[in-house]
Amino acid sequence: MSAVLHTGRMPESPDASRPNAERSTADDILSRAANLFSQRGYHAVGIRDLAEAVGLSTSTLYHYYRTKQDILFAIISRFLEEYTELQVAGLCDTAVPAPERLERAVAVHVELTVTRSEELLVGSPVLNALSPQQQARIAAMRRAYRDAVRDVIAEAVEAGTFRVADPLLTSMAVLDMLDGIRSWYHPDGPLSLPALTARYQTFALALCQAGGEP
Amino acid sequence: MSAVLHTGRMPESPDASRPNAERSTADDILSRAANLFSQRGYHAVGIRDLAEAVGLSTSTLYHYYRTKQDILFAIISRFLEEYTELQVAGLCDTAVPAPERLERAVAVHVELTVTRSEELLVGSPVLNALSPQQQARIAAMRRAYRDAVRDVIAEAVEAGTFRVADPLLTSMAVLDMLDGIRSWYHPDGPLSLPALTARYQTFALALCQAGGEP
DNA sequence: GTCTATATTGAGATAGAC
DNA sequence: GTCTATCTCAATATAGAC
Repeated sequence: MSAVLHTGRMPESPDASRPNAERSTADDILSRAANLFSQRGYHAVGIRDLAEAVGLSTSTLYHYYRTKQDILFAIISRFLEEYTELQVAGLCDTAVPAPERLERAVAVHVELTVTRSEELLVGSPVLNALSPQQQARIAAMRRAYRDAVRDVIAEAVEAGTFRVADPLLTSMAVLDMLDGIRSWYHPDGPLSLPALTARYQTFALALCQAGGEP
Repeated sequence: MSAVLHTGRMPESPDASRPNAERSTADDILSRAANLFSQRGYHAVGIRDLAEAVGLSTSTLYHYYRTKQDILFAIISRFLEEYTELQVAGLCDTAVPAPERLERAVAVHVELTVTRSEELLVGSPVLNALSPQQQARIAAMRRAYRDAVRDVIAEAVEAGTFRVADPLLTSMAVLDMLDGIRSWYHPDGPLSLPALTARYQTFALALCQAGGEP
């Protein structure tokens, strides 16, 4: 799993089979923009700042992307499409017991939160900067992920492994808890990625065995 | 408790003992600004939009607040000061058993999240728009709150009521889970405030009994 | 305290040559 | 594909009268 997740490969990379292939200029722009946006915030980064960081003129930027908004959308949707597909596939793999599927999803969520935090701009007011259509696409992907978590929980409830009053609400609580990590975790802190992952797997399972009246 | 929380009273209200007292213009500006900022986002709201919403000219706005940034800071800090004080006091009241103190704090957190969501702009990229000094003050209040939650958990662990590997990390998980509510809860949805509160009290207690190696 | 009118800056985006 | 130079407009904030 980690092998796949750590490459940071972009869907439209020129040649994914060559590890050291030159990244395209379009990808380079997205990477630098993700870096700047996550550090200073979308609105605080000007087109000139971005152009300078990439080493191009503003005109050249507009050769690749029609608007600044499109750059933001490209960053978010590229990441989220890959991520949602991966998670939903894992969560629907009925060959694995439901609780273990949830644990694996937590591991992926935590790992991507830590390793690709710059692209993980979901759930924040930055989304307001997108067009309604763009926001709708993001929301749809997010919903697909959440529903997959909800279904896995419901399945384990049916099987008698989990005890929760409301699988949907529980899926919200789990995802909100995981999303929060992004705002405070620092990789060079005292908590290693494996330790963090183990703790949050324990937390997620605890939420799914919290009980309560349906 | 609810009686206090529902008034939405501002610390510097002209006369808090008169329920129908006229609100000052300065307060009116803050309320309207909180409403607009929470709906469209801080950067998307212009000084002109705000002036129009309040029914004043932009000049008059600047008579009350030196900058747009100051308006944002006033909204956040006014709410957070009141809120932090309330929560820390409750969490430190050793006359009440620690687990019950946590439950009460969850109830307050959920209620304020729902009833005053417009002022609850914490933990979002909007804070980037504040000056470093202003951000530091917000962060200090947030930390005081988090530490109080951590201490209550640690106390219950000592007493053998809770079983958690890391009280600080657990406090983060609890608060992140609660903060997430703001992004999806709608008061006119199927879930009432008391029901929501009960569910999240159960969740919080579950996280505090999740166990794990220290 | 409130207004009209305006200064000033910085943003996103474009024209058109090479 | 990339550049230099520039357009255009909206944003925050101010001047100064009433």
